Amino acid sequence: MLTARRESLLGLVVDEYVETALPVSSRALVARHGLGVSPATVRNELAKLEDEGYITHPHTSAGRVPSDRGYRYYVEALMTEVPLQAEEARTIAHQFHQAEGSLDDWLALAAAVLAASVANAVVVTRPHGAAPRVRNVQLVQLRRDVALMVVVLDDGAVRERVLPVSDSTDQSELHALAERLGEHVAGRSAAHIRRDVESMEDEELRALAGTVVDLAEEHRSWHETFLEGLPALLAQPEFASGEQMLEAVRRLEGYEVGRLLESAEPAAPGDTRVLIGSENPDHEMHDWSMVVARYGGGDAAGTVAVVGPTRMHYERTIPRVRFVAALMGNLVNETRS
Amino acid sequence: MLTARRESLLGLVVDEYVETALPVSSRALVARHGLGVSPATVRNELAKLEDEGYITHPHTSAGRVPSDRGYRYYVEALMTEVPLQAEEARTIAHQFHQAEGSLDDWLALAAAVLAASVANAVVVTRPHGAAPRVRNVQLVQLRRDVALMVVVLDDGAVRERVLPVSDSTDQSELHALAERLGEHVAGRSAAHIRRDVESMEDEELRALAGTVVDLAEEHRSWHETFLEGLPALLAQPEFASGEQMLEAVRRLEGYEVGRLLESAEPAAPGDTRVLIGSENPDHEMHDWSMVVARYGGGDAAGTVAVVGPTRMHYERTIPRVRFVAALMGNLVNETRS
DNA sequence: GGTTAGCACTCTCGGCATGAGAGTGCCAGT
DNA sequence: ACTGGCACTCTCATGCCGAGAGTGCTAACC
Repeated sequence: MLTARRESLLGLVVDEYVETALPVSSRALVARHGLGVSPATVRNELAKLEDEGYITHPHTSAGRVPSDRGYRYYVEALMTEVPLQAEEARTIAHQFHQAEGSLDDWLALAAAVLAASVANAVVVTRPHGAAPRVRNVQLVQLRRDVALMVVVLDDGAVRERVLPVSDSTDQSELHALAERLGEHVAGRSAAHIRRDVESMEDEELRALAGTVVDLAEEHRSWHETFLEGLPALLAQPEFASGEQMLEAVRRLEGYEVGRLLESAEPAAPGDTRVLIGSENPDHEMHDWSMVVARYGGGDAAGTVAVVGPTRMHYERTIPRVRFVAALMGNLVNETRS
Repeated sequence: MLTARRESLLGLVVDEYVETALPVSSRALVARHGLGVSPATVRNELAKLEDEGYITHPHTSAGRVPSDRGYRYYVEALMTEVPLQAEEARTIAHQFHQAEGSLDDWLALAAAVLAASVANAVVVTRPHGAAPRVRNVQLVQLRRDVALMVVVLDDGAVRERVLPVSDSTDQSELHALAERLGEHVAGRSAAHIRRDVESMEDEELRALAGTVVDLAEEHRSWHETFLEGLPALLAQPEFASGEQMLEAVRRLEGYEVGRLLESAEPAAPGDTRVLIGSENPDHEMHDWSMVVARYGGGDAAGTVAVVGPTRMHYERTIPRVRFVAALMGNLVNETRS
């Protein structure tokens, strides 16, 4: 257990270091905050904190830096969340409502807005249900022998695929075909349809139903992610050198980001989870932190996460992630689905 | 006019510099390629080439580096394009056909494949017609009071929008509504529909037609771009330092990339255009080069471009861009759009 | 016992000089 | 026209030095 003084000292170290990115010295601590004691005393206390693993030392004659454990303690017991200013909340909400594009555009926008607000990278996944059902199938003729299949799923996703069709088919026939197809697939999940596919007598219909299954399963298994705020992230001093920056870009541009999030998803929507440094399951991410939240309801939920160095404004980031997740949840529930 | 020897020397300087990214010296030139002359002679020739502006000098005692003009001469008169190996062409074509996702996935894949092949960033725009017509409109009920409008345009684009609908509407009514809407909009361009909108008597129909116009115009005016290969680009030595890398990321992550391409689009599909350094209209891009090609036909064309430092493997990049553009064109014409 | 002043010690960092190395430019000779 | 030779320039790595920033420890103090 930490004494009250050590606690408050730890808090100051974290605040200071998060702000400046410079190791914080005992002198700076007493100078900047009117502690009633001398630097020497503070040094003794910091030494104790270091013994207990809450802070570290880059080298002998440098100031102190919080360790993962220190941040964890800070997040759990010390910090007081900094709520959004009315102004800020209004701006964000405004930007949200203003965007009238497709779901994809809107998600990218949401990610960008949050990224700007917390000055770190943001990853958002598209909302998806656990086992979405097919709402509607449409076949649209594009050319003589080419049609487009458009499938709408009940979590709001629209998937498309171009298909060759026999030369003589025209739009009204396609329409009828889609109608018949719909009878077999509408209201059913991919798994459900798949069971029926084999038993279909009509070969053409069977092939089409197979495509529907493909589209639905692709959608379910591959959670498309939107990444924004890369420049803001890279402007952080921890990525000042070329190699570190390249390393960071490689990590985030790779297609592993989705997997990253999966391992960290908080169970319940509305819940926000914080992963600090070595708490991260992926040990490539040991100097990174993530603040992850789910948004949306049971039948169409997604993930939104801030990704950045462990030196992060947790007290600002956490409420902002929560706010944006709530906002996204509302919009998804109200007008999207 | 350049003498034959100077020409070949310029070619060697470009080759060497593109390969190593190091200023090339007279000695290295005679050592590596069996020129029948001494370094001193080469120096004299290089001095002449420098006088005429084809190469430069970082500082007195450094080797030579091609100038924009030198690259231009190289691209126009000196280089012999390096065609793809059968192996390489097969691999790329294979990856292309293998991808069966939606158009978007496929475009991102194409960009990634090309980026990997030329080790630079690649920007691809979605194919779009000059004034696409509406092929099909569908209204799908997602919830009690929420519907999804899905519009298919004849350049193969699918756009969607979520709409509130009156509480009591059910799917069959929506279907009928879409049917009626289709009669007004099918086969027409956004501009055409817009003219009719005002004169519509039914208010609900008018609102819906307005949304169709919005979607079509958004699609037309905003050319979505896909960027891939950022890590490959940033691994180039010109971006070794942190600031330069950050600068590069800012430039490419910003939404200006699309505008960038517009100013550089070659007129005819099949045509490939090369912009070297200061030839770039945007003077922020003066140490960048772009190899730009159009793909697809008249009614649905897009742009594919390689973006990188002026020190670029033009002789490899140009045929690869052309190859990929042709491949994309074929696929767009055959099965898509 | 907690606190503090003082001080030795350590480590980083910027500046500076130095020397090696890499190139060029030019001149004089072939 | 070509070349060897040479002076000159510029970069870069290295080592050194001194200033500065911190700590850790000890001895004294309240």
